[in-house]
Amino acid sequence: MKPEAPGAIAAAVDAGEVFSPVPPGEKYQRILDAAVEVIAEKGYFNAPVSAIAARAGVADGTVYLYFKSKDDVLRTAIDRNFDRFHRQVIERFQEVHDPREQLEYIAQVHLESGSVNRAMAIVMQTEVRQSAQFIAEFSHHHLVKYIQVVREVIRRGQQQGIFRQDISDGVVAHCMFGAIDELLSSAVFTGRSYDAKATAKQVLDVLLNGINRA
Amino acid sequence: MKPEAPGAIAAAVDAGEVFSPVPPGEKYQRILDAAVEVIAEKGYFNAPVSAIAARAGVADGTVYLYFKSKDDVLRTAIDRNFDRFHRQVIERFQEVHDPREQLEYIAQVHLESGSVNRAMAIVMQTEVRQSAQFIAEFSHHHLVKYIQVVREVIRRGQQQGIFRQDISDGVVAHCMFGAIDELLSSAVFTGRSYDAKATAKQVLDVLLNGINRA
Amino acid sequence: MKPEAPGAIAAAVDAGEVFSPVPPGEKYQRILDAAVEVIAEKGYFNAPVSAIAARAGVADGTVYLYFKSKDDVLRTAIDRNFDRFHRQVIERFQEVHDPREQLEYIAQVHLESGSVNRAMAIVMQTEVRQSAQFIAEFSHHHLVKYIQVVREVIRRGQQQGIFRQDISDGVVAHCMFGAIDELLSSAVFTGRSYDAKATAKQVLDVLLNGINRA
Amino acid sequence: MKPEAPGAIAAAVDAGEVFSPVPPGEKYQRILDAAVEVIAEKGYFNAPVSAIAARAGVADGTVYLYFKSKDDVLRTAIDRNFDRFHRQVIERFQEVHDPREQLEYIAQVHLESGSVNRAMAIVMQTEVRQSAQFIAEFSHHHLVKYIQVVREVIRRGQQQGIFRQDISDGVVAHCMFGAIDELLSSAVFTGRSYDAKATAKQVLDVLLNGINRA
DNA sequence: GATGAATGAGCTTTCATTCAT
DNA sequence: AATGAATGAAAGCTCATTCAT
Repeated sequence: MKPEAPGAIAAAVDAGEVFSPVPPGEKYQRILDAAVEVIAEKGYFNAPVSAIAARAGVADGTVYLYFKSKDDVLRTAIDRNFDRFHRQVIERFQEVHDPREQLEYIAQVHLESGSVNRAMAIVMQTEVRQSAQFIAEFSHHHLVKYIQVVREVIRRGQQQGIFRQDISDGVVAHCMFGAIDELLSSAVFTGRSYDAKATAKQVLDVLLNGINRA
Repeated sequence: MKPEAPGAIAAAVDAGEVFSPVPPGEKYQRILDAAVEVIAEKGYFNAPVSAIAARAGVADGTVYLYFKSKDDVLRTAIDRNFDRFHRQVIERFQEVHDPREQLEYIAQVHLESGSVNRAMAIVMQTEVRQSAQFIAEFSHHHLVKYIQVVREVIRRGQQQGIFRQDISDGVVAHCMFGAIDELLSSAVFTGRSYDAKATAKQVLDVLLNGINRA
Repeated sequence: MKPEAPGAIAAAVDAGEVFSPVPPGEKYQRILDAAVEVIAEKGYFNAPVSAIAARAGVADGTVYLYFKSKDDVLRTAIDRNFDRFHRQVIERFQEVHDPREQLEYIAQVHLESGSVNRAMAIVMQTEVRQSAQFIAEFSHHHLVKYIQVVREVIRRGQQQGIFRQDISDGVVAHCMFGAIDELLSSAVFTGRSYDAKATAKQVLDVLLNGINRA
Repeated sequence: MKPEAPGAIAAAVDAGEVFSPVPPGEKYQRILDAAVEVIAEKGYFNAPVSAIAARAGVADGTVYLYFKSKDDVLRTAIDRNFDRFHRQVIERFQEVHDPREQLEYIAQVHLESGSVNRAMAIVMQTEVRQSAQFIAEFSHHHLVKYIQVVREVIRRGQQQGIFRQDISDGVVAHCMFGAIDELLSSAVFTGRSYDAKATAKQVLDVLLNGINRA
């Protein structure tokens, strides 16, 4: 958020992925998609580069023309997914300003990700949390960004007198992320389908009003 | 059996480890502990059995005297941890009957697990969610058990007229588990320490009353 | 395919290797040859893949580029040897029709195998009979084929009134195979060299006329 | 035959195994039997000492109280089997003097070994021929002894004018051993049962009279 | 004599990565 | 740009043998 001028964000939004510094290229994308699919099916460490290449319809060596390493493929896929999420949320915030509606939108987009691309959702659930070593550090960065957005919304709501002031915005933000992510996780792994919008409403109802009988 | 002094057995009895069907044994436990430590540090797939054995102070082959495979070591460690959690909760429920207090106790024990054994908490955060292949299936069983306990408490609260009846106990249960697990995760990975009891109170406050200004 | 000069292919055609369904390839053959040599020297279970690879002048992993497993290497070598034997016999039968001469030819080719490729002969003597588990089942198939060919010759001889009718073709076939194989075995292990043609004649003389003084 | 005085043989025969330099002992024999069974089932290299010990009902370490090594167990079992065979033949030769009957007796005892102890027969078929390295050298010694006995019978028959003089006693001896061993092998592996005496007669008929129509 | 827990060398196999073509 | 054959390090696991009890 900080390093980029608002104009730059707008431009990127308008242009889609065109100005991304990485070479898009047909095969580039095919490798990314294949990697997510294969890793979702077998897990990162059981997904040989050769299997990813085969799924993408390229030679093993070609993967290394587009990516530095196997790590790099997964990292890039996760990065792009987080970025898309983040961009989508920021975009919407330019139209919707009510903190409650903003939180609901975040919940909705988060929950929708399970049906938009199930393989990616599985990867996000399994591989992002994993291996404190090589993924965690960088994916932590994205998590933090998500949490920060939510915290800012909460704080704005508190300033506007909509939300209680006697609660920690950090705790609430983590609770909200965790609650939604767990619902998503449960749905993705059991293969259940659900209505993202309706589920988002339910979660927000609990978060906003609690479960105590009024 | 031989390596333990009778006193140790008595202590184990007191500690509630008695019904475990597996032979404790000095090395058995050392291998389990070492595995959790090494896997927490490097991740399951980057933790060679040789490293686990070295950490436990035994020969590589000795690991296979106590466990069928590398998988089996991790599985056992996770099983035992889940079981301890579950036992602890069930025990307390015999004294505490108020649904709100029960939920708070679950939250507290869940959050405490991060400080009781940080390595284990990391493993639970990283490896349990992972590799849909070989862990997920069995760890899913434990998750389900956790969720079930919470759902039952919610339902009881609804029957007693304490909780709102217009909400899904499943959604609430997943939200609660997710919220707490995310808080724990965040604290464990950033290395922050926190007061489990106080944090549990905060989470329950949000869950019960929501964040809307009354 | 690439490593072979066209001339080599033509030579292979002449040599009757053409119908083999497996990709010949330079390294493929080198690995097979190396495997037979090393296994002849040390026995299958004392011949590490690394030793075979080293003898073939390739990296350990390369063996698995051409063969599914260590088993597969040995199995393939034995298969090819049996097939060559069988093909050679069948071919000759199109010119030679006298049952006695046919048996003599089989004996001769069988005995020649010891001098053509001593390592292979040793492998056939030691490993084929061995390990009821993984070799026996498949090599039994080849043995049966050999025996069948001999039985058919015997039966034809009986029908033509050349051979006695009061003897079991099965017993005679096994006797003949066993007798020749034992002679070969003895020669191979003691390192004695012999004249295959002359020895074949002697064996057939005994088989046809017996050792009783007329 | 040569190194031992007749008296020594007679004494050994009379005394059974009592003066054998190895400690008989109950467990000693149980280990030998168990080894033969397990090795027959799984092959030498797939038969762990622990499995042999378990089958024998003793601890792993106990095997090493009676034998120097795993090799030694197998070697001893094979030795004893060969010796029993040899002793049985020599004994009978003191009553039966006709070369034809002697050969027939050898064939019969050889063929009977399949039904007397199938596991041992399998071991003799699979492991004796194997691994030029550690078994072959010593088992060669026994083979040679067998062949020598047969050769002497043949030569005696030639001297007595019963057998043809224009054939090599060595070739005939190997042929006879090989023929019988192959019949035995075939029967043992296919699990067929047969009449040893009748089969011995058939083999000798072929060997003595040949298969040519008179 | 008897045990069986412990050892650690050694095995087969996989796979990320390179590089000649 | 693209290939895919080749590499070799590294992993999980087995098991003959030892030795303290």
